[in-house]
Amino acid sequence: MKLNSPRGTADIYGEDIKYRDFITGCARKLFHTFGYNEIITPAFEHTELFSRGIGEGTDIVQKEMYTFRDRKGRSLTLRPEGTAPVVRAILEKNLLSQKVPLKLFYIGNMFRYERPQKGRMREFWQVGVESSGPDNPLMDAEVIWLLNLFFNNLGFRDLNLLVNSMGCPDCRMDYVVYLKEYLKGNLPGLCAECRSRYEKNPLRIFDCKVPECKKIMEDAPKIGGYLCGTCREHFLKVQGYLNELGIDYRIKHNLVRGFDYYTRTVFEVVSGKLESAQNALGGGGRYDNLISQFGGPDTPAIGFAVGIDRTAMLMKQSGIGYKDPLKGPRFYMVSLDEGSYDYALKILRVLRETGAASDINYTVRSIKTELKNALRNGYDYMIIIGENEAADRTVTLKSLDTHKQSIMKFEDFNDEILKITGNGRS
RNA sequence: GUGAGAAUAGCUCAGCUGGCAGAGCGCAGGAUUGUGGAUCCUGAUGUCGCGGGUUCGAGCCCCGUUUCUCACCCCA
Repeated sequence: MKLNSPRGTADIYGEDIKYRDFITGCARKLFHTFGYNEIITPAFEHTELFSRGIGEGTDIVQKEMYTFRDRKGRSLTLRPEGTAPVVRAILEKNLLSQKVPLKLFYIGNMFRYERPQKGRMREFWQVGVESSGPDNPLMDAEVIWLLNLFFNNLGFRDLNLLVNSMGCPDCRMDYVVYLKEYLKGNLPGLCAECRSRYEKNPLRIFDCKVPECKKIMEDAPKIGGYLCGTCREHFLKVQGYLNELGIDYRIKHNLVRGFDYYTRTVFEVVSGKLESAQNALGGGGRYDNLISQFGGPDTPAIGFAVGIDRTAMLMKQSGIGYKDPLKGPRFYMVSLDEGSYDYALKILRVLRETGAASDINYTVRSIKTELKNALRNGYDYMIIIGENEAADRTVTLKSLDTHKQSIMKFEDFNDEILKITGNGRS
């Protein structure tokens, strides 16, 4: 039997873990300062939650869901996104009765059945926030601010923040009439795909990459010009607050996002540098009708999701490092002969019980080999224990950085380690 | 779901028109017995992704399949 992970999944280990811990650590810390609390929801839900929430006509629901039946015949689906599950939890646990606005964030794996390629896996990780309560444009600005600051804190400097308003269902309906009127005369110039979109969802034609379609869409009416009074005012206020916060953003009139539930403000963070076609690092928007659509109180809400995998990928590509909270001096305990292991173990005990990251050689080899080993594995100190040390109850501590080594009494070793690691009580 | 390319040692890869399975790096041991990444010597390691077919003979040709990579679609 050939063992390999299923298509589109990956094992994450080594340095990748450091990047991810850094990303999720930054998220937890920053989201906390904005007043968000973490929520963990199940990896799978009833299928209906997604088909109704995301929209029956969307690609995700049509062809990208991992749907299966359990032993009682219930249709379940591995979550393809985080918003619908959070909304479900909010309603099920009646969280809105405890606190409004309700600000939650999540970190979790998502699943979409797609052809894998760079920056797009079948299992991928997202961190996201959902804020339900007032439809105050201040909330829109705060959420966009949070997204922006998040990437800033990670160390990114040249990402593009795109913002748009899709309007409420009312003004969008009006707009689509004008858009279709414009497109009617240009139908023959559009690609086959877009001609079918014309009926189903003309807004999506803005996403088409065929040059002819792009050209036609350049002159198409923009939704910004057709927003109703309240939506226009809302969007203007959002922009005003963003300006007030000094946030560098661009209005992209053709920014249209793929889930049916989005209303009004939508936004996206993209990289012009990402060495892949998947350049969207994160995005989100307002969904004022989703909660009521699921039978909850009429509660507007807004949120975003960030792709952890893509973010880590771009960090590596851009040479952005991570901070490792576990970083500290590491010790390599080397016993030069079998007989010294008893004594070496006592020393290892001191190291580990004072909180010093340490390992021991499990195979007796030449000191030269061990030295090479220690250097290659990035240890900071080597502790050498042979017949001499075991007999004299001493410890030879060698700094691999300064090349200096010293011999001390076993009784003094504990204090010496505390001095090096700074782990002593203060 | 559509299209293109790839899969050979732990890693990166070579392998001619079909004729004994290879290199570099890494790994293990050593160069007069306990100390610096060098150098030299020696050594181990393969279901050539998997399954069929053609052939006297297949890593190489043909078919299927799985996985990976890239693009499309869509998205994070």
